[in-house]
Amino acid sequence: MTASLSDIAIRAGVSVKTVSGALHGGSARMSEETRQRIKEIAEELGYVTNFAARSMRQGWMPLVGLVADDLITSPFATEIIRGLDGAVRAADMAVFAMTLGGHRSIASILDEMRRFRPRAIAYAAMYHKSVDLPPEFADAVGVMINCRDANDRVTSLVPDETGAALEITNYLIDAGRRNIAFINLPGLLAGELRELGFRRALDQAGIDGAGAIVLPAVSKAIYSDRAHSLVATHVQALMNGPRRPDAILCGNDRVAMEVYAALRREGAAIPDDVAIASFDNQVEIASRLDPPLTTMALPHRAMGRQAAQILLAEDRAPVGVQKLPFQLVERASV
Amino acid sequence: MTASLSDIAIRAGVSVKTVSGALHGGSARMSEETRQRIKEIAEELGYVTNFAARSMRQGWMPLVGLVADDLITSPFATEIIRGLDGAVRAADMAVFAMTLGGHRSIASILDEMRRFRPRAIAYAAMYHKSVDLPPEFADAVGVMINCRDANDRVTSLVPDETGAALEITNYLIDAGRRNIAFINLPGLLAGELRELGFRRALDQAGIDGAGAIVLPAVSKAIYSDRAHSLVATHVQALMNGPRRPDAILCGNDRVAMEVYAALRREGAAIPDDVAIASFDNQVEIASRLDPPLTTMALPHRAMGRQAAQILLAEDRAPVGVQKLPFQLVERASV
DNA sequence: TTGAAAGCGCTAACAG
DNA sequence: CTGTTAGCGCTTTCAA
Repeated sequence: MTASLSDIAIRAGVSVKTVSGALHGGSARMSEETRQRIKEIAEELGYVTNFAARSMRQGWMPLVGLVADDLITSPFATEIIRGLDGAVRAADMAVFAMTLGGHRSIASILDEMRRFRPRAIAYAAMYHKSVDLPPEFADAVGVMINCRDANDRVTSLVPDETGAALEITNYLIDAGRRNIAFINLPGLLAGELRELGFRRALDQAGIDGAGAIVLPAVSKAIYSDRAHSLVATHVQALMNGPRRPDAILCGNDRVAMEVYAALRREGAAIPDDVAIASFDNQVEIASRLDPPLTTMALPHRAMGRQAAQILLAEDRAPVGVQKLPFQLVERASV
Repeated sequence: MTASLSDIAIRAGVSVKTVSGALHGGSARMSEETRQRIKEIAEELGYVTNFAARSMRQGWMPLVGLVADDLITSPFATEIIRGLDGAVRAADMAVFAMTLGGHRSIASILDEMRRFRPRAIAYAAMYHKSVDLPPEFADAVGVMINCRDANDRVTSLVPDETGAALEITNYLIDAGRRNIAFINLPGLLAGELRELGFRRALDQAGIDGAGAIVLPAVSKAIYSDRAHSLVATHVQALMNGPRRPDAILCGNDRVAMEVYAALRREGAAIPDDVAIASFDNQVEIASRLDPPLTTMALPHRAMGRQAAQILLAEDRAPVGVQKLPFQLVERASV
């Protein structure tokens, strides 16, 4: 099929070892002339290194495994892969991603991944959550991205939800807004943590936090894109209620998109009557809304990069949860 | 490190061959009791098959390589991977994706992929285009997805752009529209082919095709999301011009999103005054627009599935370009 | 039914 | 500086 080192060796009249050294720059130095000749023959024969064979000696393939609960197919979280891939590539390895679709268990997919003998494995979630990693896999997984192990046995990287909510709420307050409603994502860890930050910001500003309005974006107990949206109803009620908001904080950019439509129906201007801010920075949407949306960008890219650092570091990172900051993207909706 | 077959063999007091047969169901039958015992020991030792070692004998890893020009990080084309992954997984293999980011050449990334000895390789493009595959790789790549080889040496799967434009235009005509403007994507193969279908539909309906209005969505010669948008300008001009359109066909859903905003400014109602239709079906946007957008869904999933069929088939598919149909998604904008 | 041995392509250890 | 050899874990062939 494909040429091997020994094919080249025969053709060049040298030993396999010499060829190996010539092509992969083993420390042993050899006459530059021989090296060049070997390289030419390799080229001519269309030689391609066989990583599987190499891995038999090394013990692992030059791979970093990424097991994701549905990540690859999620539109904007692909930034995690970008960040990871860049850093992993710099170490001459490749990212091998597997998606936990359908009804496969975490255990089975991790086992499948291990068959390929990756150097390290990361587990990533599509949205910030707590994951119950089977105990026997706690040390197969080197880092958790956008999620944390329910039993805190693995280093994890998560977005600083509370901090982000605090920051964006303060931003609204600084813009002079006092009646801020929050249309949050129900049933999600992210939503819970953000509500904390939201209320804290109001408290700190001396705004009547007790009366803070927090409403769920959908009628189901757990937010999902397919659940029946309550956004239109909420916005209508808010705008015609006793305490008209001068700002609405949205759980994500899709919710914001719906809020825009609802406000338009009420004849309210953004940001003059009502300022809008949100979480995610799903660029395709956020930058195209009219006016463009001010939103807190999730630190997906940074989590990916950081994960690579941790996985490729010589010594194991101390177990713990690292919170990465969101980035405020100022546009024109506030 | 990890247990090997021989570790199990020693522990079970049998030969390696027996263990291999017991675990991987080699045709040789053995006493069910032995098999069971071996399986238990394997479990206990945490045995995980080593694909690299297996591949030394088989000649290839149980992988289908996917080389993509930027696909993985593109939001909605991930459907290609979904389709591919499902079919590949059914054959007990995994998809190994690599992205051609930065300034790496196609040749270098294909070579890198081949180091892992995948069973087959697919090349995918983020948007429908012609790709100049280096000649020496023409038979390393088994199928091209969403693109075609500039020299037609590889089987390729592409969306039927012309057919889709024909269909959606006819749909608008059937809805009684006669003044249809097309805000197309300039500089892209897809746009070119769609314009063909658009004009053909008008001709066939006996509508003055010569006067058909086709306008570019951006000011640059080649469409991109970052280029300066002309949508607002065009819509304003159209709505205040001599030939007010009663329908606007958009190059993609993001363009449609901007058209919605522009029409709103003109005080035009959708679909009563102007019907809107588009290409892509970027669900996050299309289903959330107000009114929800009628659009032609790209056959990404189908291309992925079909690619797997071709790659895994015993005999090589005849070289040629297969056009896959879009799917009309009827919502409320027409 | 099971065992022994060879060999896949590569690198590391040891000789020359 | 270069060659020889062993061995990684697995499957396959040949023997028992």
